[in-house]
Amino acid sequence: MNNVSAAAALTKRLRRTCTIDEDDLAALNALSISWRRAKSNEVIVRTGDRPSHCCVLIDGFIIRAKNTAEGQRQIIAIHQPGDIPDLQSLFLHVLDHDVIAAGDCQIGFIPHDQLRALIKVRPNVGAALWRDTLIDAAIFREWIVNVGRRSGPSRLAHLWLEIFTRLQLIDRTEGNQFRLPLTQVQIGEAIGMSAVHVNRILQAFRRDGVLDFERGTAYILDEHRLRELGGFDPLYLHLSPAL
Amino acid sequence: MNNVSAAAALTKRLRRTCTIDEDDLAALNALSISWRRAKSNEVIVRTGDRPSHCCVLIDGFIIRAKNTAEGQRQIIAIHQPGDIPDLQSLFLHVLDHDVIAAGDCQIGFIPHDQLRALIKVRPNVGAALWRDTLIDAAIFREWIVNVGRRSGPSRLAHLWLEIFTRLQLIDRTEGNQFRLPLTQVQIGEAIGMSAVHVNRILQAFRRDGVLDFERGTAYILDEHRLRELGGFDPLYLHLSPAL
DNA sequence: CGTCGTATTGAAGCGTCTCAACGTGAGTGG
DNA sequence: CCACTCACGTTGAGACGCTTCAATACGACG
Repeated sequence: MNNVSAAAALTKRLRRTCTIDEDDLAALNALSISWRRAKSNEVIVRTGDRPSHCCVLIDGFIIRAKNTAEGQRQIIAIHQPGDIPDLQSLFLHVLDHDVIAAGDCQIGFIPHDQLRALIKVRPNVGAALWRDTLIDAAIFREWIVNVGRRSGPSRLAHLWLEIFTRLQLIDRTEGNQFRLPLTQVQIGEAIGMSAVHVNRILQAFRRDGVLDFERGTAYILDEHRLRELGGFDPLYLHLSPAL
Repeated sequence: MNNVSAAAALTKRLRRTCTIDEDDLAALNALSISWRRAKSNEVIVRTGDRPSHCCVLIDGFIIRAKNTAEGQRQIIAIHQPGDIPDLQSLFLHVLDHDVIAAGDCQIGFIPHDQLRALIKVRPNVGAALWRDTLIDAAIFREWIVNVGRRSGPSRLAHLWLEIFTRLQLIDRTEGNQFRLPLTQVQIGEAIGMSAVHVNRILQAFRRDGVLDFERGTAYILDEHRLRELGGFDPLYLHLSPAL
């Protein structure tokens, strides 16, 4: 894993949303992207920070979380390889949430000024990045619906399908299972429920052969049933750039 | 209210986030923005639509909402004059939620191609618009926390302060009160609660002199207490573009 | 003056939380 | 290699916040 791979992760991601020509590619490869490993639960960027870099997730998972005044934590996003969790910091200079490694991961860092220069010279790369932040926002919207209106089981079903669908895009699923290095506490923080109740929901799903989760591996056992339960419609993921 | 006012609303909004020079201003005034009135509860753009325009809210309120498979509605945003609720449609071509008039309002429509041309010629306007969509996303994140982790009273307190704070920016508050043309049902849909419970929370707040709400007018009675209750920290609104 | 959307009230039920105890497995140091 | 620790998962019991249903009151409007 080196500079080339970090740029490659970024390039691969951009290819999903826009047409990259040779000039774009040259500009992307000219970026000096440093990278490092992060250990599980390491806080990569913190609320209040003013980062001078954006981070590209090369491998592993990153979560974003906010804390209430009472100290409760809500996970607001679960990121996968190729994502740029703090791309917003390019224009919103103070971070309003934490960016945390979920499981060990590898992260590339692109200096803001280089990214800004890239956007200036290659406007279609800028448009692709803008689009990326808009999809981010679309997922936030769906999460509001998830925690605001769905029952516990529905929330979990929906989360499972969202992550599964997004992981399939980048070829990180194995059949009906995928790695998800979270604890039941963290799953609860993502769907706005207590860990105890997450546990009971998981057991019910396990018993009924709908989904499973064990030591960082998630299983889709009955995809059709899950879709019903979660009311999952992938429209909000805006998977096809053409549409 | 005419074309000039619609462009003026947009210009005013942009001035809050970036420095507009004469060339920008000329380009903005050259936009041909049509406008119309919309009646309360009118659906302006619908899930699945592929709009060819973005709408600028000139006067009144607009809400955005999503429906679950079971037919429950969750309001995901409450927009104020100057906002561009469907700016995302510039890059995400299919709308994943409804855009609805909350109370009568006036809306300007900017054709996508004109907006795209503007962004191309005036990159700093593009950056300001991008920033706008990022603040939108920041508010979504806070709403996830609101419905995911806070109690009913906290949610309402937080919502009140968010709207109040944003309305103050555009001078649409009168002392400690502001217009909010929603029903208790809609407030419930915004904070993820039943209308019945919203009613009971409102009564408790009314009795305790914390906040009030009556026929489309909201009152902040004890701002300090509200801040405590809602755990409100305006950081996420990114009010100062410099920061 | 009737109608309809909205607000209010009461009562019953249940989904979820909290607290507290216990089990389990991986990692660590003696 | 065992004992200890610690994080995580599991279980039970009780409490409560919120929902649902249903009835009633109110107020704007044609």
